[in-house]
Amino acid sequence: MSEPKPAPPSAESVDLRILDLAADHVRRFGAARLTIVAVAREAGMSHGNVYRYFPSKEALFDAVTEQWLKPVESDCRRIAEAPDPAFDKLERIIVSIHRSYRDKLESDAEIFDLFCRSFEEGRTIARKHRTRIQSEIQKVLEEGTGGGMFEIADQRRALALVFDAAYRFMSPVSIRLDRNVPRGQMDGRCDRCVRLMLRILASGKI
Amino acid sequence: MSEPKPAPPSAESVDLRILDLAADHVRRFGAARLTIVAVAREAGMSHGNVYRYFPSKEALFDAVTEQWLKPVESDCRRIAEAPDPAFDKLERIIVSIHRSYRDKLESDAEIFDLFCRSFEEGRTIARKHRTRIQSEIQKVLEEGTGGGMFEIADQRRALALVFDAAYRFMSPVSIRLDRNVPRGQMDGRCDRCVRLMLRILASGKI
DNA sequence: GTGGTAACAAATGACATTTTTTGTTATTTG
DNA sequence: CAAATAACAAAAAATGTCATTTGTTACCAC
Repeated sequence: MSEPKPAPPSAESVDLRILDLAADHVRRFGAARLTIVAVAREAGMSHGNVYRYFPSKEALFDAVTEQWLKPVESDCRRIAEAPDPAFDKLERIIVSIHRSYRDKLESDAEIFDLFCRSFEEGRTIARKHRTRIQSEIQKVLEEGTGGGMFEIADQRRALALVFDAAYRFMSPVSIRLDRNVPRGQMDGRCDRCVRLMLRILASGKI
Repeated sequence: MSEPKPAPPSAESVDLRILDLAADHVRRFGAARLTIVAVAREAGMSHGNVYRYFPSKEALFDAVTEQWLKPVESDCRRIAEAPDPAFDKLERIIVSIHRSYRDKLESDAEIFDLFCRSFEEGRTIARKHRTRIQSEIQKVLEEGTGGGMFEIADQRRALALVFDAAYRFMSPVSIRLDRNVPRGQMDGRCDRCVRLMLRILASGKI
């Protein structure tokens, strides 16, 4: 009874603390078994207060997903904005996404599931993520076209081609379906598939 | 009370009749709401008798799925065995699969769902279907390599590339995810993506 | 006014009970 | 003996009840 308030005066802001606890809960027990009441209890507050930070359970799930998605997106952006040839950047972006997804699938299956669900249901958070990645790829594509590195007549079609040809390696649902294929094999196939697609982009006739 | 036995002396054999009734049930109410008892009732027999033809409900579902899968596979085989250039045959096979899947998704979503589930769960029936398609594609690939139409050093890798690059258009789960994208658009993207992949196969460096 | 609690109706989940379904086997029918 | 039924145990699903959770709001303290 020496500590009626076990919650330390954490340096993080309250919403981040809730987010962390929720993520941990999902990691350990899965999304299905998470309740706002339990998270509030762990955070040492009334459950009603949690709603001051997250308007609903779904919003909390979205925030947990988003928190993981952010580094994936910033990796993309960093690669896209680096002063490297567009050709290399495009390859790096796609491979980076594939690696990030697969990492999460293996290290945090439950949270990856959350992301997949969001994706399958066409939730806003998943759509926005997709849009942000798309816009980074588009930038690199345009940059490469301007620099004469890519021979692209129709930007829209080229963008679609990138997503179509690399779909197996960029779609969370696909990656989850391949969870039993050894990782090394999928990585190799991703590399080869992307490299060939890039060759198409480089050598025109899109 | 004039017809205590409404079941006509159908020309089909009993197992086909059961299969048809089951498929119809799935079509109308979805797989979740199908019961062996209900199918037996519709077939005008005791439910125990259905087990003489199908050892379990799953087996019945598999049979329903398989019945639809057969024409897809025989289309593939017919294309593969035709006396046409390997290049064209490969294109036709992939496009044909994509069209068949998408047709089924639109005309018979519930049965397509059955197939997707089988696929996601890695059931034998789905794996065999995949293997059969794979072997047809492999044949065409080998034929094209022998005839000098494709420049392929590593058959295994080439086969993987075909499946990877066309994944979005050959995986039932992916196709279902794209159900809201207009069909015409997906068809066009499939055609272009496949055509570009074929160009890679033709112009070597795999 | 930021960070919190208390109280509350509506929605959800958990649980015991009953009914249906599944799958097997012994028995009947023709 | 081939084809079907009837009877049955085990598993699964539906039902109804009751506790918990959700989402809101009004209110308190600093």
